[in-house]
Amino acid sequence: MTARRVDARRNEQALLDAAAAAFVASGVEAPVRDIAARAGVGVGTVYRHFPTRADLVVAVYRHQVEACAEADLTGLDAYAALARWIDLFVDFLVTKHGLAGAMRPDSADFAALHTYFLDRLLPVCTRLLDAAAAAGAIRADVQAYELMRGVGNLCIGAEHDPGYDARRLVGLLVAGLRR
Amino acid sequence: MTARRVDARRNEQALLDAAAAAFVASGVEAPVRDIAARAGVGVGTVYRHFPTRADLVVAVYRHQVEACAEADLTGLDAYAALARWIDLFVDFLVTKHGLAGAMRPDSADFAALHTYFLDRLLPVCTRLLDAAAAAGAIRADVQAYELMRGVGNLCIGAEHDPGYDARRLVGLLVAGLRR
DNA sequence: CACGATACGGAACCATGTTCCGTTTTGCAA
DNA sequence: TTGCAAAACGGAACATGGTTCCGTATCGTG
Repeated sequence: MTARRVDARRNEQALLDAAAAAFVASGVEAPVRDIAARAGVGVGTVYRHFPTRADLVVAVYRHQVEACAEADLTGLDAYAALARWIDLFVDFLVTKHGLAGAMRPDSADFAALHTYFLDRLLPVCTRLLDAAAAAGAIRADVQAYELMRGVGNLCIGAEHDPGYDARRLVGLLVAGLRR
Repeated sequence: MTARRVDARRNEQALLDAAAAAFVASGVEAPVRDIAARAGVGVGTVYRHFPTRADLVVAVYRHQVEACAEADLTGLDAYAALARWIDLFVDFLVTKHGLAGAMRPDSADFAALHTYFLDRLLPVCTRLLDAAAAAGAIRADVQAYELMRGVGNLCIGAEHDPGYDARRLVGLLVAGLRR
């Protein structure tokens, strides 16, 4: 169990940086080869550090997902907290080219992404949703999973389309939740 | 301008049938090679009849899209007509594996699909939406394009996922439209 | 029946994710 | 300092999927 070699650590960081840049430039669907080239490494190195493209995506956005999971919602009533949290989630998805699209579960590739997001954020959403339901602010028959999937789906293709405002539609959906 | 050869006509029909079967079996993402094999023709023949995979998809579902565009909504008030029409649209999308996913505009491949759906259905939706807005049943600041995109997105990945009910979420969205 | 137009089949091409393995680099230890 | 085994690397090669190309087969008219 020796420490990792310095070149390995260096390359992993270079890959994270390169991937982040590539995702901004070309969306999360940026080819692995492009990312490897940006980082100045071979594709084999990418796969040694991140077994799958999805794992790389997860690694790049992990801290932002954490931030979303740990958002400060103090001082808000149950409904406002839910609405605010969903806003944060939507902002996150909409600003990452194609992330929402990659998160849908029917794309076999990105299963890891889908899983990670759900593992990390579902408990948070469940708590907020239950609290709002308990407060009588919203109907009680909607599950957090369903809501998150719906919100995620609404964010698909929100960039590059002036005629489509994901935030507004999510607002409509959340409004539909009210009792 | 001679008539088309009989083999050409026969193959086109065989392709439509094969594609329909393949889409039911494996979703709209069924490989072109599979469809060609089912139809007993070579891939070249597929592309001669349908320049692109998306064109084949459009051809297969064209009559169902027509049916949706010409749905009988007589005897319903403005809001009910809108709700009913959206139900029909959702039913259509949800029953076709992956169709909703393929319809999203950020997938360069299926641009033709996206375009066709919009060309054919947007006018219908616009009329229903305007009528409902004029009747004061719903808010007046939502565009048909936005609504259709939202509904389409909500239908993505609705199959194979017992925990996700697209119809219900669309219902929530439409409820959020009410004034 | 001949022949030109039409249509066909499928090998070949390009792009992408992923795997494999011979080569290089690193770091511990003698 | 130097030797060497483990760790890591690079990129060719494989799998899959859309699409193109062109030599060949078929149709239908004269």
